[in-house]
Amino acid sequence: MAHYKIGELATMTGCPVETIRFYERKGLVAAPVRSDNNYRVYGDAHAARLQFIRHCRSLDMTLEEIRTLLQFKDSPELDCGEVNLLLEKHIGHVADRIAELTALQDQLHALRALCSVTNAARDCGILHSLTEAENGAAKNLGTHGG
Amino acid sequence: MAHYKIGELATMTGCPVETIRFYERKGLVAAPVRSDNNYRVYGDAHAARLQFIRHCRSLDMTLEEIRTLLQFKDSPELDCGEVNLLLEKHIGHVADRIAELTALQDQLHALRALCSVTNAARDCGILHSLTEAENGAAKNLGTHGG
DNA sequence: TACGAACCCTGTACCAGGTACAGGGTCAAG
DNA sequence: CTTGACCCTGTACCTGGTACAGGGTTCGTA
Repeated sequence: MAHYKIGELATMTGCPVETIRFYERKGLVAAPVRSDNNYRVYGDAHAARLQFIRHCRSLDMTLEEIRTLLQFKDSPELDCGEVNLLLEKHIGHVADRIAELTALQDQLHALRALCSVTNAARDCGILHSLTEAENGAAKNLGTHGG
Repeated sequence: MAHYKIGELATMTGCPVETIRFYERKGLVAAPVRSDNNYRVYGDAHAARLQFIRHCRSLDMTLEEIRTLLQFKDSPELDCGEVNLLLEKHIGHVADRIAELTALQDQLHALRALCSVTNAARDCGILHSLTEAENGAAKNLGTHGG
């Protein structure tokens, strides 16, 4: 049976050693057995689980979301409906964030247009707009409450 | 001359009291004078500066970026070229993040398509894909190194 | 056998950008 | 004269790690 030290697991999965220990502290990865010298000893199951976590992270899921998914992996008889729900929610989060950032991008482009030449800071349209935000000069940049 | 207590400033600017004190600790807002009872006393200049910071934050700038912008506001004789540069960079960050999230969104949509019905978790296409990521089942979901 | 490099261990502090207390002091109204 | 709303400081907590310090162990090699 394959057994790896933490550094080997790190190389295999592309996940830093400290991060593996971090996941263990967080309870995402079970504490592995220890060898005589107190080194952590991992098997292929650990490698697979870590890959799973890293893949989920690469999809920007939170550790809480991943924890939920892992519960389903650990209980294959459960109904996976909640998995779909979780994914839906996560897709929603991402879509929301994209919408936010796109609106932001528009505002930043508008802001940039205000000072394309080099001035003294006192005359910089960008700084003025950021300063006068609520008073009219940059109303067209969007209202964010206030 | 107008003078406000921290709670009044918070109400005026929509910025929580704790956050105002936090900005003071971080050196973004100068420590205001204190009244006899040791309460912070703010004027309109503080309100304006705080608005500026909040507006920049609403544009997702980091406190470091904002610190730089504030230096230009504090030195109106400086050349504002760096302001433009900073804004360009920030626009770049936002564009990068949008691109990342959009790629992510594609992957999540592909993932969702794998399990639209309710199964036992053992048969869930989503969990399988997340598990087999590196081994072929979800190669089309994108490679992220490994 | 000894030495150094490379690995492993635990524990802790640090990063952004706040938030949330605990444990006090102050002030105005009823 | 008490109640409640506000203010103060200081510290811990959040996410998702990263980066040490200060040890122990193992491996290669001379």
